[in-house]
Amino acid sequence: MRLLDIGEVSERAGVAPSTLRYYEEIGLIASVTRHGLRRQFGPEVLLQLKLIALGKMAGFSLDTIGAMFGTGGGFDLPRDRLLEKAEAIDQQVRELAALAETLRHIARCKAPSHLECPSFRKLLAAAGRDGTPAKARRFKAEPA
Amino acid sequence: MRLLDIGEVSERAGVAPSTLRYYEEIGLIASVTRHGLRRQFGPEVLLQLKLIALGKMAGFSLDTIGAMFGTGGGFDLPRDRLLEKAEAIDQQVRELAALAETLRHIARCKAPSHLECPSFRKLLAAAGRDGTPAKARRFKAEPA
DNA sequence: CTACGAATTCAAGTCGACTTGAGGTCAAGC
DNA sequence: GCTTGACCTCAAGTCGACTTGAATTCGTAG
Repeated sequence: MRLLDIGEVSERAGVAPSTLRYYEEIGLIASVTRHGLRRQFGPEVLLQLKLIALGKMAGFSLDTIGAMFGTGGGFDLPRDRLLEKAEAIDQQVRELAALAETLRHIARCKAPSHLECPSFRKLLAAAGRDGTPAKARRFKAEPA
Repeated sequence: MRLLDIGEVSERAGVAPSTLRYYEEIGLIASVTRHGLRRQFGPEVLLQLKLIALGKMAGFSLDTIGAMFGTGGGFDLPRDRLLEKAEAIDQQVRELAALAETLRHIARCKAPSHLECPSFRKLLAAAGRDGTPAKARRFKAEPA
């Protein structure tokens, strides 16, 4: 019961088995051994998966996440790179907060065209100098 | 010169012309007329593109963004759906903030294995009940 | 000892969001 | 009036991140 097989990891982490195999293939996680054919994962993989989930949420590619957190729970990036990442996330937090405010504004102020409402424009202006997002991303269907 | 042609929109918004054509094709933005072959965009498209950038940052699909902001700068979603979205973004903000803290922690506390450091685990625990992110996403290469 | 079900491999497919390329059009400047 | 270069269309390609499917191998319960 120290070791988990893929089904259990999948269930506990909320990640599909195929995804776990894929993550192992690209070196994001590692199984410690095999029981017959079956991969056996150490329990720390659950923590690693949480970290991976966090990283994904912040918009990092799996590559970058791998570089940040390393395969073995060791962290490879130099301090200043990490702090840089943290800064970038802070910026993102500010922008997202502005977006949430913007949405609430839209819900409240039912002016015909928000594009002309001054407080709306102010929110937009606050949201970043130009139109380029802090990070370029691609997205999965998000069901509704 | 009220109207902008695609190159100008592209430059001012930091969005490739091919992307603008694509957005028009899927109905996210609209050109007001043509000058010969060339699309002519009204200036409000710049604001719309900013909104789109924000939406992308928050992890919404282009579909959802279209539903939220509508093609014409009119906002189609009912209030409560918007407030829901705002809530979701707030949650995301909290999680991202936790991630930034986590990264800073990693930079500071150079313990050999963070997976065992209690304050590290605490941060992770704060970051969400299970391993499933608030939104499933896919990502583009993010250059470094 | 056999059948079952959970796991395996590997190649191919999918999806969103674009980008690229070939080949064509057009308006403004010389 | 011809060239130039920014724009056009449309089909196909790309990329990251997975998922799916077919064919196979196990270990455990009956």
